[in-house]
Amino acid sequence: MAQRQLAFPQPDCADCPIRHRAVCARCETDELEQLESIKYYRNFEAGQTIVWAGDRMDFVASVVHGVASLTQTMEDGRRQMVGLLLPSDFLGRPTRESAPYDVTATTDLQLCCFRRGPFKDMLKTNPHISQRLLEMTLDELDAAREWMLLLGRKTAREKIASFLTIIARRDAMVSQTQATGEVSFDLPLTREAMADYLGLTLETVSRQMSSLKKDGVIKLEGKRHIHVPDFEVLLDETGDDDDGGVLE
Amino acid sequence: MAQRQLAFPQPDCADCPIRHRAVCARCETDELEQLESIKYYRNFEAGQTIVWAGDRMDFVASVVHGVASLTQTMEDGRRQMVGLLLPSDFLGRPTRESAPYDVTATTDLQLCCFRRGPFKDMLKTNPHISQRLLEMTLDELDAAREWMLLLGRKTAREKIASFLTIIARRDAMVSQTQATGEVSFDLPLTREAMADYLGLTLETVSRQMSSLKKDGVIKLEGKRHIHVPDFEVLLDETGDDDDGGVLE
DNA sequence: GCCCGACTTTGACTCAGATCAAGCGGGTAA
DNA sequence: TTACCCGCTTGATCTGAGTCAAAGTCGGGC
Repeated sequence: MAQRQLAFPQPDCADCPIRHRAVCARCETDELEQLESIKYYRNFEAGQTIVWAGDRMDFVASVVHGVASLTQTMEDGRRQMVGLLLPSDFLGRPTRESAPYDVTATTDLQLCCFRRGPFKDMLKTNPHISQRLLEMTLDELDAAREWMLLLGRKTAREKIASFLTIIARRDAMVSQTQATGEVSFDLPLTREAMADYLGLTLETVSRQMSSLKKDGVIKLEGKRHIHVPDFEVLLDETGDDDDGGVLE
Repeated sequence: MAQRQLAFPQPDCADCPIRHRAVCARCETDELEQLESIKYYRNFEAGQTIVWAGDRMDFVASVVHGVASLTQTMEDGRRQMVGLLLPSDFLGRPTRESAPYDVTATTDLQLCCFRRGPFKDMLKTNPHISQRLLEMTLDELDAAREWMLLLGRKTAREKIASFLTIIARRDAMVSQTQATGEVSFDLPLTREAMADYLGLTLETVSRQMSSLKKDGVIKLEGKRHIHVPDFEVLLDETGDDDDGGVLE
């Protein structure tokens, strides 16, 4: 793969795009300065592996731009994605020496890294960081449990529809809108990575995408750009409660 | 169901069986006294529902005795267990008003409950509690990710074998031993609850149990008591790395 | 402008686990 | 003692998703 120059600038915390959602969201100016002294940026190209399961990992990080995934692999090659990290998500465990999963950049990616030791020390003394990290970890646990329902009980079609709504919603969140009515977005994953996410084969992913297209639930523009004429129709295909469990 | 009297005593923190593993594990004597003032015990019989998804939940709790489960249900009745709480595990989210899952006692159960508001306040001021809670939440996230691999990629036989090793290991941990060689333990779940845990039907659970029995991997004594002549043989059936991912 | 390789789609066939349907065993209520 | 219920087992059949195989598409490099 040719070495491209990645275009991500290295922002100051003050104008960082994830300033108000990342692990540092609740930090005051002086706390940011402290963080700034142990932080550094790393860029990765789509497809690059960031760490292999079992490798030493002496940093933790926030995703600034792009998408990273956590994947488990069995001895015979079966793979299951167990984490999908979008901008502002946190990577790594302050008290752990080595990575338990493969971490891969699924798109071009920028991480804001903190050296693990100093970060761990800050956690002890800085409640703004430790409380925020707890909150984010609990959110991730909730997401993992939704994901378990998907893996254990949903049909292939429901899995695909659910995945599309997840991406659409996270996309909407970034642009400060609500996913309703007409929606379009880019898929950050190949069909194979979608299969790893959903516990399917890539052929089944492809077939179900075609089926949703045939039924007019989605339109494909290229392989990666999705247009949804009516988001509510897509929601009906997920098998979830109509409202996404928010009200009622 | 006849109202039985549950036999759990109400321990002082000082001689609580989960004193050194629960959310309060790192508290000092004076901090325990503070916790003691907002804590109360509740007992449940096997099968009782503790809260329904969507219900207001104004306490958080530690499991002292017994087993509780978190379950998600789809509109058409498909069910997936998303949490299995054994002694010392933590239940509830300090900042959340209502339960997102059904919580059920799968065996007779004792909870050590804390009123949510006061507990949340203690979290803010007491780093021993908040750090311990973070650590426990991260452990639970790891467990959820193992579970995702199981749900997404393992065969029915591997799922059963994996479940048995999980129970055997947690049992061994309580009795301060290692699960190796000859092992026996009780299943805390019905076949139906196992099916909900594993993303299978109860018929498939039953068939695979029979199959493992026929192959000499396990012996059944009654429906609930499992005897494993050689734990390593059971491990080979899980599809995981031989060593459980601990060393090597 | 064409070629190459990575990614994707589609088809034919198979099979693991679901579904539908009996029947068993042991605890308990009458 | 009998009847019943609940949790469980087993059998027969069906089907959704996996597997194996082939062909299509698109974007970047030369």
